[in-house]
Amino acid sequence: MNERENGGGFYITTPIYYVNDVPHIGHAYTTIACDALARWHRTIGHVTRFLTGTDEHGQKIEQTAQKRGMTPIELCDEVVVNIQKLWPLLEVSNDDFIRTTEERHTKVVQYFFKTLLDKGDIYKGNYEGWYCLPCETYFPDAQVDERRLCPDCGRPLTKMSEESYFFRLSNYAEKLIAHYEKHPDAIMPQARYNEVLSFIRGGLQDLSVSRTTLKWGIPVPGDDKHVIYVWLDALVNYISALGYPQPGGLWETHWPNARHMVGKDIIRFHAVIWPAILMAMGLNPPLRVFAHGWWTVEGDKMSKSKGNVADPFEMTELYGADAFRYFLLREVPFGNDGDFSELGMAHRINSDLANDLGNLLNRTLQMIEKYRGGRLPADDCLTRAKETDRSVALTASRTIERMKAEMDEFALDSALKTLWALIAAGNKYIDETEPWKLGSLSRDDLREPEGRLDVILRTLWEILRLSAILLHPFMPETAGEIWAQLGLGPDAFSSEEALLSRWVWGHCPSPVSVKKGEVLFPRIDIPKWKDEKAQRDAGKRPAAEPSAAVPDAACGEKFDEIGIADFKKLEIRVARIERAETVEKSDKLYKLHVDLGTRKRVIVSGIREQFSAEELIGKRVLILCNLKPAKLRGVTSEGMLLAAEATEGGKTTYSLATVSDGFPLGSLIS
RNA sequence: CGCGGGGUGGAGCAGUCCGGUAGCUCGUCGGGCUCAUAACCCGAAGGUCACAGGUUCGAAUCCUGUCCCCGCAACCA
Repeated sequence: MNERENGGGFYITTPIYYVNDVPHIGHAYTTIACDALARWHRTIGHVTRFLTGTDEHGQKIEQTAQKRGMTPIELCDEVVVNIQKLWPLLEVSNDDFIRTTEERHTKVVQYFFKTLLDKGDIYKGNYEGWYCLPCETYFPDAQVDERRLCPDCGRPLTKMSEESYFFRLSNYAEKLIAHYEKHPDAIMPQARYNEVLSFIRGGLQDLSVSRTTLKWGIPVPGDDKHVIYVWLDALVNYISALGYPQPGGLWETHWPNARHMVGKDIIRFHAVIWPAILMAMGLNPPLRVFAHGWWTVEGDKMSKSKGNVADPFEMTELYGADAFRYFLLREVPFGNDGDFSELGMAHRINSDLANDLGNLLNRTLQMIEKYRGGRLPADDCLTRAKETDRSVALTASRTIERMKAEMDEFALDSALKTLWALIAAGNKYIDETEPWKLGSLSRDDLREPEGRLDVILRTLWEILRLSAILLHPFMPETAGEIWAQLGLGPDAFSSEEALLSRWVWGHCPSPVSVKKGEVLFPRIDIPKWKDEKAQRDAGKRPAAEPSAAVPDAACGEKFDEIGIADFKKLEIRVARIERAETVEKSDKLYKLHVDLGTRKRVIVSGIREQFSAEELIGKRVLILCNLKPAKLRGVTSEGMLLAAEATEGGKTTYSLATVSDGFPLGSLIS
């Protein structure tokens, strides 16, 4: 434990999600992980606060809003719901939800800015870079080669300089290094710590924190030409949501306990820039920044264009929030990358949730009902516990201690493994003690010495009661259901407060009657499941095509309607491929020599993975001729080869746009 | 020679830093049990630890080289 930790308080944050994104498995993962941690700390009696929210400024929002004919804030108000409605479905117990467009945030960002400006940690300077006018984008020196062409469009760049405010990040390198050397657990996992430290040791440059090209953002106080750039805006949410800098605000008690959960892509912002800003403000850096890994989906990298983004809404509907939460947190060592596969989830539901956990509850309650009329044996029977019974009780208390240690390390997967070892011990205990043999005897039969069956049933019930408490942070609904079936009031779970810290083996208000209910997790019939999944997938594909504009609109990729005049601008002609050469040092490029009848041209095309040279030669294909020439891997391409592109099961295939053999070369498409 | 990760029983992984009986989960097979969701418990089979050299009494682990896979970057006019 860290000495800066303040009385066991626990403040955890997710990143604020970009409001324009459609929520995917990655958002769900980060948030569920934080939720499990928050619930855990409430359960062990810590003063806990859990924050999530949305990042709502920036160019993308501005552009999308413009396209859709709305103001940026109207767009934000509309799409923030996509994210906000997911959290209740996933049983996320955040205490607050902050939007960077809220006044309680914007005024704090301005306060930060002004304070740092007054202190001299922010100064006005010039931001230099290579600018592409048509693309309206800056490129740093590193991305521009000696030809000085735009990496995006290939047109010439101009050196431009824009007035900008800068944060003196360079002043904080030494302080950051000193801080991290003193607190090696402030960045986790270890590999990220090393990465960040070597990055800082490489030297830090001052950071541009304002833009004049952007309108949709928080204005720089006293200089309306400038808008505060993303990082100084977004990062501040973690403390603006706590009412900083109002005296007596939540920040006074919670800020010293701040932990940030982030994806590995934004570790630098959280472990370098943010702590430096905080230091400049005279505030302490976060206690810990934890970078978790990425998910692939069915073995493929997730991407919108591949259409393989696992949809948390769909997963929750199909399998329930708890099973989805369990799979995400259990499947992969927390901090590592992992693969999300629906079949893998189905297997885990069967083996861990149905066979181990659900079945333990079911068989235990069945025996209490059958042999004791549903009445829980009173706790005094445990005084007659024998070695086997005590040994299980010992396993239980060790489970608590181990899980505490693992949760301190954010090792969520290990904590679940540890809990499942207790569940396995429960199943084994039944087989070893063979309570059904005792159950077939009458209550006062001499062959049932000293109410042996009572001890066993009560011990099992205790294992399950403890398991419910320990499971609750991960699977809140299931834990509540177990609690209820054990005959305990559902109310005990509505307040998580200190449930574990008050827990005592064998201590419970008697008498209790168990209420065996529905099976927690019915087994999934895998062969049947496969059929159903195939049908689901088949159902998705045709539906996806006509409505493609709907999700696309959300990604800002909706096609604009054009007039026939615009189409007439395209010079698409029939050409025959004469030769296909590979382009050096490229994986995908062909240099194609094509014959347009009256003239010949060279076209570069990235289709080498799909077509062999033999397949291409002689084909009559469609070429967009009046496309501005561009250099690819040093070869000038004078047009574009047209082909249909489809992505299915993560694989992209192409079909050339061809015309029938012998059709006149050079013919115009209209 | 762009950067990085990895190749361990059928599958997915741990172990590699700090050499010393190769471990876990799932699957398979056999047995037990019948309180239970064909669940649970026990046991077994199955690995030249990518390959080749080297260091060592001893190498999955250290060194050298080779092959293969996967990310990223580059690139899809």
